[in-house]
Amino acid sequence: MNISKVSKLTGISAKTIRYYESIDLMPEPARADNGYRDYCERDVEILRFIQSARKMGFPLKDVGNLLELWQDKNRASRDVRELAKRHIDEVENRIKELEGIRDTLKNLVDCCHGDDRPDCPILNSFLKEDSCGCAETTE
Amino acid sequence: MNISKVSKLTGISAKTIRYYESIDLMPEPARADNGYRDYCERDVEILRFIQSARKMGFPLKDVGNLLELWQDKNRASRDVRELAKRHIDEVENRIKELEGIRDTLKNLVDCCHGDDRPDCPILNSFLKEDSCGCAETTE
DNA sequence: TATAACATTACAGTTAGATGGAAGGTAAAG
DNA sequence: CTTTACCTTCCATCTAACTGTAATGTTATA
Repeated sequence: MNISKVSKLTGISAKTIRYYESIDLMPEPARADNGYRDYCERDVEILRFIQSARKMGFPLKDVGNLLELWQDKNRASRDVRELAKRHIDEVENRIKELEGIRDTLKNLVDCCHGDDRPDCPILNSFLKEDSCGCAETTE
Repeated sequence: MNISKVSKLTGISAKTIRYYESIDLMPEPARADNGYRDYCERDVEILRFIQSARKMGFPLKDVGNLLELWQDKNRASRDVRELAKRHIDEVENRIKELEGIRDTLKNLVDCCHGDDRPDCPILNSFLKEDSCGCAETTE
């Protein structure tokens, strides 16, 4: 199976597949007589694994750890669970941050008259320490 | 006011303040006789503005637009409002993505026995299209 | 047989937002 | 007067995860 086939199967670009190999995330695949990379089912499986982990927001560094754990037959699932739990914590912290930003911005947008007048509460708020131009934050 | 003073006032590093100037986000400040940057209150205000916008998650490109709008006395607040609303949409999309990831990971962690046994539902799930190792997704 | 569509490597560039460090000038404290 | 702590510019480096490009070789199609 050459690289474009694998690329189509997984949706990962050939460039990126070679990149994963170059950073030792992917094992080196077999080579055909012409020197072309010759992937097997297992390789595709590994790429799908990487893809899933990436979709879950794991950075490549963590994906590497997960791959090692996956390929280590004696791995403790506890390790994977801990890695996942740490990642959940990070995701939740990020969600909270973004929710705070969203709420503040919504307040600001609600307070902004949104017409042709030059005075804008959103911009005014940026001059204040608390970054909110409204008299009260209602939520 | 020299750069370290401004840095202390705003919490933005001198390096970063110079960087903002280098990318034309900050106007060039006055210079003292010795060639040192000599900031005025207005400059500090601009830096605080940048800082607030950054804290709200606006990328520097957008911060530049907001600064222009702020300094344009004839600006329409509508423009700012639209910029903020677009940003809210982006933030909300990102929150939804992260919530999806969090929910899937939580399901996986709940299904993972988390002991020393090598079989791990989290890793197994990465081999599947839908990235969830549980029989049912309950939420 | 020409030509397009693949493959290879190696190296450079991208984005965003800074940060580090060298080489040198200035200022304030002891 | 020396040492330390500033300041300046300029250029390089960092993170993360790719992407682009050039030069070159191979394979499939018209």
